Parts: sequence; structure tokens; C-alpha cells
Amino acid sequence: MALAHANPADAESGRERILHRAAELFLARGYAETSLRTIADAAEMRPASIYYHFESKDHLLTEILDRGIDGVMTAFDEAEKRVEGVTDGRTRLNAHVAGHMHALFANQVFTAAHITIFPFIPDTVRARAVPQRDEYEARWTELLEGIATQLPKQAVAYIRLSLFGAMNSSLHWFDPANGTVDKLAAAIVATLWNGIESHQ
Amino acid sequence: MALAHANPADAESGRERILHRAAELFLARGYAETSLRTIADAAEMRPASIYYHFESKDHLLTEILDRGIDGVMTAFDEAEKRVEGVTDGRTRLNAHVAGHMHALFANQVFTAAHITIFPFIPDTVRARAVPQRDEYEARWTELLEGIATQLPKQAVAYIRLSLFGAMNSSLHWFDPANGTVDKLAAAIVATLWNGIESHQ
DNA sequence: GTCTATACCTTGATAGAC
DNA sequence: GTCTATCAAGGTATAGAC
Repeated sequence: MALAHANPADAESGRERILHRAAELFLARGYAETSLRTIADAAEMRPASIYYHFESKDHLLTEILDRGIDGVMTAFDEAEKRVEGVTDGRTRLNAHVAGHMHALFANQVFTAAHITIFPFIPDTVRARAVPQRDEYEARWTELLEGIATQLPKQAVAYIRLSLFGAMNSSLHWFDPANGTVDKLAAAIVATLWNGIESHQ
Repeated sequence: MALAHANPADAESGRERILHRAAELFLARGYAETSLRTIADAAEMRPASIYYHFESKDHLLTEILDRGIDGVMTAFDEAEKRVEGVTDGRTRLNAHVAGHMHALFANQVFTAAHITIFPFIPDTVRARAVPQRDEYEARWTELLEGIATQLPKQAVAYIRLSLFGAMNSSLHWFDPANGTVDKLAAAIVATLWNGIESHQ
């Protein structure tokens, strides 16, 4: 019987190590700014070894983007299960915002990397990811239109985009060490739900 | 007497041409993704000529970032003048959001470039820009605390960050050809001010 | 599945003529 | 103020041994 690994990272296969370290580096420094030599260093192997697992740097990026989308898609489905049958709009919204934020901060570095570097990746790779992103957006559109039934769809679209801006920009300033992700999610929902007006 | 230039861009000095084309390219593709050869092409000169005007690529970037901050600082001051003496919070907020959005979309490509590429520039350049950004943030903190006087400062900080996320993320999806910047600003303020609750 | 060694290209930057 | 010519470094990627 094999010994358990003290550090879970040791248990990762070479391929998984490359994916995780690359995603971390892309998130921290960007795609073009991160060389395969740097990724190989972080994954504790030689640059050439990466090419056993991935056809090119772009293919490595593609898989990271795919996993990133999978992360939020799964989070959305799980949040939906958690509020199945719930009719209160704010409760439903809160569950989904919390799910998205946990995917960003707690679960998957792939999701954080995807959202952060997306505007600056090669055109071909970005084009491939667009349909998946559209599908995720569509789920949110449906959710929000079901909650704010009195609003015109155009207004809901602005709300959705504002909400995405608020959620995703937190990657640049929120530190999970200084507050729980759930509290951050609740604060974002409170801003969107109450507005400033009611607190003047 | 010199002839007037048909295209205002023709009137730009070599130095200005470099700055504008570089900012446009950094905004569209990112800093590391844009080579000095590409910039030189766009500015209709040879790569070596750039070094007559700028010590290095990082120095060129630094000036673009500085101009970007100047753009929103000036916009903030002008918005403040426009609502001098006005006490209604929403009117004051609307003026400043519109000012920020105009700086992003209508006035200065430098501001848009600054905000977009900031997370992915070399550490040394980024560190130099932080105090200027902090000063701009501080003006918004003061503005928002003066408007939402009943809220704890922590809540105002979340609102400020949500608002910045909403405003700046519009760079990635708003097309000025499909709507005026003023309407976009009004929609963002409406989302923040009314919340969803009042429209259910 | 990982290695050594290396090819080939693009990059930021410099020297010096005009 | 812009050019031609060029360099050294670092980039992605490949060949082939182990």
C-alpha cells in the first residue's frame, strides 16, 4: 500500500501540477507575462516535459479556461439546488452570488484565472471560450429576470453587468484573510438590493 | 503660414503619436502582448526612433499611466464644479459617475488603458502608480461618505468597490456606438441607488 | 514521463549615420 | 528627430536519449 502524501500537492500528477501552477501564475502575472520556463520551475520539471502533456502553451491555456468555466457552472447548479423551491428573490440571489464568489476565491484557481486574464489572451483561444461564457451569462439573465420581474429586460441586463463587475473586480482587492467570502457576497447583494437610497 | 491638417492625428508630434498609438494597443491587447515594433508601425516610424523620446518601454508605459490618472482626476474636479452647492446626493453621484465614464470612453484612451492593464504591468511600474490611484480613491470615499451619511464606513467601502467594479468593467462590454455614455452612467447610478427591491 | 540539448524566432535595446 | 543595422537575452517549441 502506498503511503499517503503529507502535502496533497505531492499527489498531483505531473499534468495536474502543470495546470495548477500555470493557472496560479497566469492569475498573478498574466498569460504573456508567464513563460513556460517559469511554469516548469513552479511545477518542478523541465520546460520540454510540458510538451508531453500539452501540445502548446495555447492548449494549456485552453484547458485552464475550460476548467474555470466548469467551476462557475457547477457552482451555479449547486446554488440552484440549495434554493430549490425558494421564492424569495433576495435569498435566491444571495445563494448564487455566494456560489460565484466561492468559485472565485475558495474552490478553483482556474475560475479566478479565467476571469482575470480573459481580455488579454490570444484571439483564437478567446474566441473558443466565448460560447461557454455566453451560456453562463444566459443562466444569470434567466435568474435575474425571474427575480426582478417588474423591470424591463434592458434594465436587468445593466444590473447583471453591474453585478458581474462588482463580483469579479473583487479579485483585485478582496483578501479572504480579512473576511469571509460569504460576508463579501452578502455585502455585494446588499448593495444591489437596497441601493443607497434606503440608508440615507 | 502652415496648412491645417485634414486629420488631427497628422498634427501630433512623433512623441504624441507614440503615446496615443501605444495606449490604444495596450488597451486592446495588453502591455506584454504589444511589442515596440507594433507600436512603431502604428506610429509610422522605426522601433529605434521610439528611444529618442522614451528611455524604455517601461518609461513609455509610466507616462501613459500618469496621463490616465490625470484624466479621471480632472474629470472629478470638473464634475465637482458642476454640482457645486447641490445637496441632493443622487445628483451629485450622477455627475461624478458620468465624469468617470466620459474619461473612460469619450476623452482619454490613457484612462481606459490604465484601468484595463494595471493588474498586468511590471511590478516596479505598478508600485509607482499606486499612490496616485489611492488619491483618486480617497476622493470617491469622501464623496460617497458625504452622500450615504447613515451607513457605516465599512459598508461605504463595499459600495465604492462595487461601483468601481461596475463602472470599470463596462470597458469590456459597453460600445458607445450602441448608446450614449450618459445613459450608461445613469443606468449604473440607478442600479446603485434604487437596488432591485423597489422594482419587484 | 521526464530529461538534455538545442533550433529558431521575437523581443527590448544600442551604435552611429544622416 | 528619424533612420539602418545589429546585438544579447529570452521566448516557444522540437529531437531524441533514458
